[in-house]
Amino acid sequence: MLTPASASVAEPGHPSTPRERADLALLSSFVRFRRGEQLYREGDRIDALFNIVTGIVKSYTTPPDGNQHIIAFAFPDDLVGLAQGRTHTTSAEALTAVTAYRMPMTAIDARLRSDPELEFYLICQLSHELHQAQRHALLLSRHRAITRIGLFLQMLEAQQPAQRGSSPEIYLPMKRSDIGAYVGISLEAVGRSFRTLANRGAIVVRDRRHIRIINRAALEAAIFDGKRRR
Amino acid sequence: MLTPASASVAEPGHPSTPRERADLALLSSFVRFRRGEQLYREGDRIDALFNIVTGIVKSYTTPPDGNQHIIAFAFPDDLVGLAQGRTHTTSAEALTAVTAYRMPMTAIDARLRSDPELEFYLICQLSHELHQAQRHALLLSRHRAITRIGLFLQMLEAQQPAQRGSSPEIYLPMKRSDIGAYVGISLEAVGRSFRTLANRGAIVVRDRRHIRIINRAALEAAIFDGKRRR
DNA sequence: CGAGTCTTTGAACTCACTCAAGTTCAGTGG
DNA sequence: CCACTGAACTTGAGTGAGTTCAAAGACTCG
Repeated sequence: MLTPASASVAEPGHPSTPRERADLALLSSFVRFRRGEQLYREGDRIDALFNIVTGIVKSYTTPPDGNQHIIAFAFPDDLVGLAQGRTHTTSAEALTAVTAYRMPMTAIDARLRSDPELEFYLICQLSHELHQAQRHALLLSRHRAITRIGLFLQMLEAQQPAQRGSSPEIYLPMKRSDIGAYVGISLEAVGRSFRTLANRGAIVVRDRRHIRIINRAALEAAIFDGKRRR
Repeated sequence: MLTPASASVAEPGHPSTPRERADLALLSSFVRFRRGEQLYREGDRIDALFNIVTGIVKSYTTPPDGNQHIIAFAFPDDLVGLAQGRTHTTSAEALTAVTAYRMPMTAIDARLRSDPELEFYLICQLSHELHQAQRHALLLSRHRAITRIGLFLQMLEAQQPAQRGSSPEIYLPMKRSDIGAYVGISLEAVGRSFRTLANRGAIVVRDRRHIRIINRAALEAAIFDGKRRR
């Protein structure tokens, strides 16, 4: 195992320059998925990567016990389908309608090692994914449900395009059970945590898919309050 | 957030060819650390990466509540010190005596984007780290202490050079509290889990730093037994 | 408008945390 | 070489937060 990573040159949120993007587009085909459709399944041979344009994708594994563990949610501009080896280690499913560029592995393989720009692009994406994975692990290391949900909201907020105004509304494209599978608690605990966050005046739950942070200090207090001193 | 990642070309456990290694060595200086020494601290400016030759390093963060969360353990051949941006997001400490190549960031920056081999090397390392981080998150998503410890042992085993013989001895260079900080349970729970695994005939605890898996089926049963059906 | 899915609410149980005391170990100096 | 000291580790008892199970309540999409 190793440590944090990503070339320090790989600045955050710098997915690709217009030129690279156009470059890659040449290799790609444009594809659409309906809500609930699978982009690929665990065990499938990897024959393409997907660069998401619109929509949200969840990537997950299903351990032997049947429970679903969500590895990551993928948002526009994210790259989906990378894995060590030649076969997928996760499944991917569209949570909303999704449009994406599908880049065949063959084209990528051919250009790799000879195209520094492409490699640099991959380094940036990998850095970003690694960072997310580490934040995810940090979230999962906290014990209290409220703490995890609070951190989850902060991650979502950082992901979503900043809205003007100080109390941004967060869109939750996934259902409670998906949130639970991502933060490692039961779907019931997810709902209960939202409710107590609302009771404490940290957030407002407009409807099942929309939450607004109205008191950042209260939210952070709730995240912290898991009083594990020592 | 995204999904699993690493170019499918980036085969696992393929850190670098001899040529690349020699190449990088030219840029590097050879350094040593004693047990307990810091390689760098959170917030420091990143001025070099470390390629570990011998020894084990832990990389960790210290959240506001004072608890230590261990991001990763780094073993020989691993790359330590990568992070998004120009400043370290973790601290790193030698758990044993450590020798490493220190590669100045300036040299790396200069070669990046023009040296496909170097970039490919980084892609491989990042893939590996990402994979580890995802396994770590998977481990942390399980609730039962025994399950986490069992998965941890499996990770360690995979990391360490395969020994001849069917019941490999696993070396634990870190103390119980470090294991706890990595798998997200208290140090007491770490010890208790080892003991019950031993009672169930899955492992033998030779001493505090050495554990032998004597019954793989029993170990997997213990990992599984967190009976979360549904 | 109806059926299935998703979500909330409630009650009992369980496992891991916390606190505290006792035990082993490693390293140091006499 | 051995006694000593502090750190690391184990063991034990009580408590609390989240899980599980179950049922009622909302939403969605045909």
